[in-house]
Amino acid sequence: MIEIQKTYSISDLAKEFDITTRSIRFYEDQGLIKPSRRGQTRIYSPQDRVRLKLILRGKRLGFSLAETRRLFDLYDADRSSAAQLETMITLIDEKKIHLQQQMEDITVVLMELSSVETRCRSELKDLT
Amino acid sequence: MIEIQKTYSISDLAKEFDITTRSIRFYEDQGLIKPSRRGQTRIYSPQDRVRLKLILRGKRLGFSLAETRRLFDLYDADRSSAAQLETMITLIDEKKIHLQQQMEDITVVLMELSSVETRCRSELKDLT
DNA sequence: TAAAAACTTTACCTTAACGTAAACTTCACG
DNA sequence: CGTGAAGTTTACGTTAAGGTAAAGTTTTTA
Repeated sequence: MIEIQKTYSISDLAKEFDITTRSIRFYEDQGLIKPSRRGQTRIYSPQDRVRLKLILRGKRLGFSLAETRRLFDLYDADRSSAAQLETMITLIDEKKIHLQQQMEDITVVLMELSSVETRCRSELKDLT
Repeated sequence: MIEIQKTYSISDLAKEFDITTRSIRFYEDQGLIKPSRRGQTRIYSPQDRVRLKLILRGKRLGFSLAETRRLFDLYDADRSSAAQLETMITLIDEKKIHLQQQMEDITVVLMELSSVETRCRSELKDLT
């Protein structure tokens, strides 16, 4: 059985994720994606596409590209030495703490926004 | 009964929140805080302090200063016209949707990190 | 096969959010 | 009373994350 790997052009991905090709090339520049080439032309694999998705998710969470790269490197890392593994666990814990803080912040802000919204709606009703 | 309002110097706040005085002055420049003055010297009220706290929370959530300012303006806004109130509700809803998306992202990433961490710990155990 | 469409590199430009330095004023205190 | 700490303004520098433009190649497609 022959496996056929779907591929994407740079503008396929740009369209799909609604970003510019410039951004995609920039992410490559920063070492976040490494598409293969046919001649000079970049060819993106499904794996590359997943990476891109992860980059964008990271951005939504306020990660810098450098941080996201850090996480990718962690993920790809050499998992043979105990030292490496321990560094990795430490970094993961740091990230987790940060994200939990963010969750709390979001919860609070969401409640506050809802409360302001409720007041707005009631004032709006009183205005009629 | 006489109310005594506690005040803070710029470096009080800088120390408390572990930021530079430069940042605090910059936030003022961008219209996010408006401390009073004694001569040239800035005097911060408890309300100013709260604002600063909110700015920093916004930053943790990935808000730009401009966005945070937007939210402050919303909050302080003239609440007399129906149009104003409707704009406000719309903006609040947008923010809420954005934050909910962020919550989902965080939940997913936290689970993924935990899973990687578990694998790390088990590999670490096998190494001994 | 000619022209349009998509791709490439190189290089300079832009914005946000401060950092840093200079030059000056104003207090607190030993 | 001078001196050091903390405050001020002004202004230029820096970094991240792209935008934009030029100039060239390759690939489609009418």
